[in-house]
Amino acid sequence: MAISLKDVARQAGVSVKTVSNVVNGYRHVTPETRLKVQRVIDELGYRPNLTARHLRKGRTGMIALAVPELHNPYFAELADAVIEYAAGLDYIVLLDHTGGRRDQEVLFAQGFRARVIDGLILSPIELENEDLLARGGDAPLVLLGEREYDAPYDHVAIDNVAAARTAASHLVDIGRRRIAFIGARHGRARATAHLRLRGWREVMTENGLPTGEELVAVTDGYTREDGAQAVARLLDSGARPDAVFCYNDLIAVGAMRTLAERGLRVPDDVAVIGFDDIEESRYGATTLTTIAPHKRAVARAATDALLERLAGDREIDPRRLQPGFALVTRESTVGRPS
Amino acid sequence: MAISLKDVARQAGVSVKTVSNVVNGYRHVTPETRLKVQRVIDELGYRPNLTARHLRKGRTGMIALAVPELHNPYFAELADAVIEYAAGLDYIVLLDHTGGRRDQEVLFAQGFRARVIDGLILSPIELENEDLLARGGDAPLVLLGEREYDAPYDHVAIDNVAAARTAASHLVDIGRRRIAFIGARHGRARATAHLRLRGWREVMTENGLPTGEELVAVTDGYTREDGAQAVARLLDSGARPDAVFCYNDLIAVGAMRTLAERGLRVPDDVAVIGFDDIEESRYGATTLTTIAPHKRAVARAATDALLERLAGDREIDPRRLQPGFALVTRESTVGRPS
DNA sequence: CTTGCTCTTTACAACGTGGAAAACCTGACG
DNA sequence: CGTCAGGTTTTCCACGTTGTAAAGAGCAAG
Repeated sequence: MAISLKDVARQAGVSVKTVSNVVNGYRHVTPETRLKVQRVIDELGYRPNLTARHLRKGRTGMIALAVPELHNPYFAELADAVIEYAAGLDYIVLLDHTGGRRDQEVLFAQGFRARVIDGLILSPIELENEDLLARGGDAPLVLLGEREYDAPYDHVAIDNVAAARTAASHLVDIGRRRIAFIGARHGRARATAHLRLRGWREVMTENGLPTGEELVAVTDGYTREDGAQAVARLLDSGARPDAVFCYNDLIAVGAMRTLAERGLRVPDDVAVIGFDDIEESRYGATTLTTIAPHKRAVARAATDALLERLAGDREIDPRRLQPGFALVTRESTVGRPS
Repeated sequence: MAISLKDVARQAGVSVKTVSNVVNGYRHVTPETRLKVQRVIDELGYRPNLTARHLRKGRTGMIALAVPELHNPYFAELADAVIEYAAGLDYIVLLDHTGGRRDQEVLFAQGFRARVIDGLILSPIELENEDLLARGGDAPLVLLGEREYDAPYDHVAIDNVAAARTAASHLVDIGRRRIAFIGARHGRARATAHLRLRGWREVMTENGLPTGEELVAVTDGYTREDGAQAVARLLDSGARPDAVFCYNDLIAVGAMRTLAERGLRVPDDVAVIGFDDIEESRYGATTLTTIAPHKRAVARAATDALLERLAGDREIDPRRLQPGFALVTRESTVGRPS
């Protein structure tokens, strides 16, 4: 089978521990011994058994990241960033997806999906506060985006209300008055959708603009299809928005699709704004104005927070980390420069 | 620290092995003993240490999957499918990305990126045949899509020439004559881009249509931006295609973006076809006609092949697996039904 | 009351590694 | 020439688990 320290030791005529010392760069090894052992290592192609090392050390060097859906580009791009950043810190990232289902999120948070890991980063959708309080797992957990909780865990998310205010203000600034809101419904008052809705409502109210029910379309999920259907319902119900504020870019893409089918021009007839700044938003017949969370900063904050817990600071108070965001204006609100 | 078998054994007044037997559902345990032990397990919240189990068994129950880019939706969707399918077989998938860089691909194939795994699935871009022949790793490897190799590894990919022929034929069928090809350049004759180019050329020639250099635009990569630039170059050079055959959907999306900027209508002036059937292709102002590889079948074939090797059939001849594909016609070639 | 059988439980060893501490070597010094 | 200090190498053990083999318990048959 695989070559172990024992095989190298026998071949080199030294003890197992000496080989281990060479492998780990222990100082007190004579150059001759080191050379001799190293030669055998190369010759046999020895590679340390990480499983054994992990068992011995009690650490695996792996962290798990769970997002709702990998095929949501925002999460794919975010996962990319986490993997990249963690790799620089010699951590391997085990990527998982929960489908946004509560049972899967609980399983993940408990450490039942990926079990050979030192810590967890979870981007929850349906997870409840009580799930967190009842959490049995032993590995540190960091929460990402979406919901807000009272449980004692570090939480990384942009300031959703402020970001939504920025987006809504932009629409007002370009002269829109009847601004619809399209977003995922979650009963809980502290879901992200609700935070963004609040930002929208605040700005609308401050500007004396309508926020009636007829301007709000809820969706089941966060997909292009959800966005397409929501706008269709909105238009069918007789609402005549001159702008739509979308919960995220995917919904915005779907919304623009329906607008195109209905013969409405973007942004001339209806301006559209999204959230996430996924790559897709920079292409398409009409590029999409959006709120761009600094994904690298999110990835860094979450990973750093987790690794700090791992380093032993488990007792410090849970923190609330807010990476920055930026408004990126594109054609869907300001039109194409001619 | 964490609860181990030893703790449970002490508390329950039985041997460590008996607890192990209960945990593993060993048959010959009296109901009373089982109950007693199970109670202590629940009470203490014991959970098996998988690292130790892995060390003992020599298997980790994890496989690694490396794709070029996670934020390429095709790969994200494919990864989704692999994770899903493998989970059903009680395997955890460790997801990684290589950036399409040869050094990273080699590192991955050698098992140096993810090292606590039983097997590997790699979707290579730049990897060379010699890299595979010189491969030192011990874990079984399955190759996915893209390139073709002579090395003794299972390989899963659709029939790219046939698929490309299907796509090109479709363009011919709808009456297009000057069909451009936009695709990533790879010097090697057996790169996927070359296979698709061949399919295009065959169909063109068979129909007496031009295949001159002026109709072929090479790109550095596979992104929307690459597609956008390629079409710009094509148009600037004076070519007047009435259709473009794109290496993949991302390139097609970029291509359509440039066409829109130039005031060309799709499909009226220029028809567009892609490859991959990413979700994005079903939205956008103009939906995209594409070749849809059966992603679930790809995921299944690759995972099954790998697990068969793991099960011991390491000596059987390397196989060439070809999941199916389908032409999905949408607006970018046949227009919008009125 | 022994023998032999089955069912249940146990002791032991090992997977590959690294920490702790003991053992070994060499050379300097009294 | 013995002692000690220093670096170097080794021995021993434990991490938590499970396979192997063997011991123990119970019971029916002789």
